[in-house]
Amino acid sequence: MAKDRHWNCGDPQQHLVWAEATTDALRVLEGKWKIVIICQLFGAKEPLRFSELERRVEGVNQKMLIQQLKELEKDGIITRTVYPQVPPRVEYALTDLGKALGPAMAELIDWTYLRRETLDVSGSAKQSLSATS
Amino acid sequence: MAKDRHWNCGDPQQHLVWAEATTDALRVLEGKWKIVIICQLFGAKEPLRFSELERRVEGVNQKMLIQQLKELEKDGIITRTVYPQVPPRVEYALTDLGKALGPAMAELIDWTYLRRETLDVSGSAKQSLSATS
DNA sequence: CGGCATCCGGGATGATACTG
DNA sequence: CAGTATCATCCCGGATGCCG
Repeated sequence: MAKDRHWNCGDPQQHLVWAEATTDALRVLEGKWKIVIICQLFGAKEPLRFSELERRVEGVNQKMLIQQLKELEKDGIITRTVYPQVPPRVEYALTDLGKALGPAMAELIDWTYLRRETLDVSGSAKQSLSATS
Repeated sequence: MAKDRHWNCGDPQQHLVWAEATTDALRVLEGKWKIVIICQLFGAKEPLRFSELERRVEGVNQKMLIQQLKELEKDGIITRTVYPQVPPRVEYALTDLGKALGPAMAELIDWTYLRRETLDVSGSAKQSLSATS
């Protein structure tokens, strides 16, 4: 994989080059809720309605959700589909470019679990993760 | 790997559970420059001085860099080492928890390359990546 | 009723000058 | 070199209203 082509080359100049490229591309994910939104869409494995997203992205408000969704759509990460009916129904789904973020999101989620395990050695919060049913 | 344990379980309730955990942990990475900073520290494979970071994290200003570094330090992602000498020398390095973000950062960087390839089919910007020397 | 826009206050961010 | 201080600006969040 290309995974190890970046920082395994000794050329420090190369680092600065992809640094710029990375900074530029990461700007697409800039915004308080975007990564969480993408994680949710990826986890759902199917398009989500606006109201679903609003419920799953904990703590977000309508305005911010709309704004971040718009930017994600503009940047080609998600698609927005309107079904002309009453009550209105709008679904959001990942594009191919968005789906390509899957491995990164998976690794991020793995890290969040590792972090949990690191933090509570007492295992207090970890139990709420296994006790789902 | 644990990579596929998250969204491959059909239980939608489980999704909401790790959603909350993820949201919580991702809050540590919240902040306009943190992911870029971590990417830089990871790419450098060695501690970086403040001025180095300032140069590599393109577009950041001193105040923001200091602030985000402080928060990253408080959250156990990086360490801050002061060498008592003149001129002052402060180095920032990833902790174990910070290094554990490596795979995720690598995937993110891979994605930034994929995104580039997707965007400029004409290959205009891609050339600046190979022409480093 | 669900999705979206507008107005306004507060906190995060940015630009610049200054200090040890 | 590595920060701090100050002030301007922008993003975020809540409330409210519109529209199918």
